[in-house]
Amino acid sequence: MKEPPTLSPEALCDALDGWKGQGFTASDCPVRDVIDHLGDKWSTLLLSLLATGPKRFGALRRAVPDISQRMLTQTLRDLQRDGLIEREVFPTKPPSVEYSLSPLGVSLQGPLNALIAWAMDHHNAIRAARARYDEAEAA
Amino acid sequence: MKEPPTLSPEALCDALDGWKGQGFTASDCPVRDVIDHLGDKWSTLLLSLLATGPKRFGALRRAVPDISQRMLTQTLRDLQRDGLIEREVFPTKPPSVEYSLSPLGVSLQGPLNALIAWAMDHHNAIRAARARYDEAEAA
DNA sequence: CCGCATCCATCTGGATACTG
DNA sequence: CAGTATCCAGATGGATGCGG
Repeated sequence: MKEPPTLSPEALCDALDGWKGQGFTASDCPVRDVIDHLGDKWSTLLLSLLATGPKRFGALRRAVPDISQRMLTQTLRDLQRDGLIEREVFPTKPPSVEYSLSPLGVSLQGPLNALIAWAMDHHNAIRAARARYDEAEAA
Repeated sequence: MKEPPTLSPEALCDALDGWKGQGFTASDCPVRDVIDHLGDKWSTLLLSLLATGPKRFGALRRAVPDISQRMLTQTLRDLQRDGLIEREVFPTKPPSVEYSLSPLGVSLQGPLNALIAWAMDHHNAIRAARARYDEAEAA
């Protein structure tokens, strides 16, 4: 590779052209379709947790103390609907439910972890930039 | 590499431990801090557009027909505050303003494009999964 | 041309209480 | 234990009009 800091022009144009309204609306744009969900406040966190192995509902709840039951259920449902995680019910006496990454979900881990790694690497730079900006604005 | 579908356990645990409330709140968690912004409905799109070269305000507006002026300004401000883009004002007769990717913004392109590529690759699979889920639910 | 301010509709997400 | 239902506050985001 030379040094393409950007997506191949064609691919990007495809996405953007479509997105510009030629019958390829926002919800049909692959990029937005995925990124929007990742912005879901809990999705990436749950995905990362499940990447460490299958987990039961209660285990997830405990691992993420400040998620509400409502949001946990809802986010898991959305991830399941997108085929990123799988849900298995065990008919034990008090029924238990286990969630795990699907193959599709596993395949997302690569790109996702790249992003997470970037975030950790550059977090300080971002915070510094914000501090600079806010200070400049105060003046 | 063996086949680490997950972030290094240590790194993930760092992020999650901190996030679990030990003085490393949600807004201080590097992962959420970045991902949340990318979920901003327009951020990734603008970042991708600017990756193709500097653009003026009006050019961005035209390139993204269905963004409101308000959201365009606001998103650009947020990106600028995070140090991902730079803003330069040219004192021409009707003043013009040019936005461009900062070095930090350029460094984000790699991980971001990996994600975009994944989205395009697996978009069909996701849509299929949704269709399956919705159909199963209708029953 | 660029951006801000205001007003207003919608969506997101949390607290709580209740069911199988 | 896992999930649903209801209610409600706050954030998000669009439309419009004004200002430099």
